Amino acid sequence: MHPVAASGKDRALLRANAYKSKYPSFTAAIHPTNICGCYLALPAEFVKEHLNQAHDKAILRVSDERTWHVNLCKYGRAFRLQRWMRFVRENDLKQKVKKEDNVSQLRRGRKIGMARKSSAVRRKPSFFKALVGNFSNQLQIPPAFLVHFDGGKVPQKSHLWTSAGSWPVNVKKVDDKFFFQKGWKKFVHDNDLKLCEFLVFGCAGDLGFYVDIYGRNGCKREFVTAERDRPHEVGHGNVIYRRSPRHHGKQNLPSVDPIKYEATNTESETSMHPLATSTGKTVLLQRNNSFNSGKPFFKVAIQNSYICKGYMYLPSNFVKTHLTEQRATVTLRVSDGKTWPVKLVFEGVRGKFGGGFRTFCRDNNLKVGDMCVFVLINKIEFLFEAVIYRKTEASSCTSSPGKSRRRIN
DNA sequence: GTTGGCGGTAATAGTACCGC
DNA sequence: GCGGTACTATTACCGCCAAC
Repeated sequence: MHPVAASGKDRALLRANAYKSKYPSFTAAIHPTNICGCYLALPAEFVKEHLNQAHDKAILRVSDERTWHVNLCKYGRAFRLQRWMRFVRENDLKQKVKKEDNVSQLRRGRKIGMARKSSAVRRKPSFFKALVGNFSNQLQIPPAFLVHFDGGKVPQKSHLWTSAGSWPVNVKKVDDKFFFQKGWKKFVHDNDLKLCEFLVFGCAGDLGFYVDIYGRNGCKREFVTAERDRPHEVGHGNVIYRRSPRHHGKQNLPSVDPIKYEATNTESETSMHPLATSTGKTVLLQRNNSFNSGKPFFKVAIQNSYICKGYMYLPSNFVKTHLTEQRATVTLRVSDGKTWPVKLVFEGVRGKFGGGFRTFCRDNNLKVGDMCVFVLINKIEFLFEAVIYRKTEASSCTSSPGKSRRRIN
């Protein structure tokens, strides 16, 4: 996608229309609404012809290979590309729009610039590789897979895609065998690939390969990019908070260091936790004010502002000690297993539950005065077990919360 | 120093309207 | 009737300030 620096709309349109791609494409003249309204209307014709309506996510890629995750939504009869303000800002579309219309080329995704996530396995053809031996320097492409390259011609430069981003990689021929070489090492490093893990490579045409990573525990790894506009991507199982490699140095994001991946069995770990199964026990523990789960926790009395404003401050000691990672999404889980993704927002040294907390309060019918215990079950996944004590139910078994400083840590 | 409250702003989601 | 644009309500985020 190339921002066009022509002197007027017509010239820009002319140049955009002259753009030839072997992939489906459309031309969009950026309108102020696209900036003010924060979305881009997609031509219905293009949507009808090329976009499966099941698609709700897309990736925009520009010529220097930076990528942006956006949403595809349908409103009434119109289709929109949403959550694209980061793309607008970082490609400086706003200023140019004010002076003269811009034209961007949007190229359709599944095969090129936009790619649905989490569907690598469905893409054919594909192959798998188990990480054994000396895999960290290079990885061989199965010879039988080479027939899937156009005319048997293997591209020398390719890309490896995960839901966390993409990595350029060179394909080198050695003794009639083809290997991922230059760039592979970085892919291994950035994704913290370990011996005996398992990769599924799905062919994505000229884009390269979509890669699904399966840990030693047999579960697929999910990635969570710690960005402001990706609120609903915390999964369960193997989750890594990671910034896309394409974001390095490009985006004005808070520093987020990759968390080392550990193949833990989350389910067994959490299911053994007393809070997960024994509400009565926790009530008793709380009554004695000697709550000791063996895992970090804090207690809080729900206040009006938590429900109205949709955020809740966390005890600073808890944040300092246990939440060293900045700006992440946490998962709040209640005893029946239901979960809510909630933004963990940092304001200087303190942190608070932000986006999604209102929903959590609403769904759990939290009222002012209700007590909640948040137990940090899994530091890797930022998974909290939330145990709720209703004000009405708990009056006999919990001490009445004071007006101030109601957290007991 | 910590915490909660509040106001301002940006972004998102949804609907209404207009022109072809 | 359809597609695109304009408008609006809601939500999320940020930062300041006062109370404790």
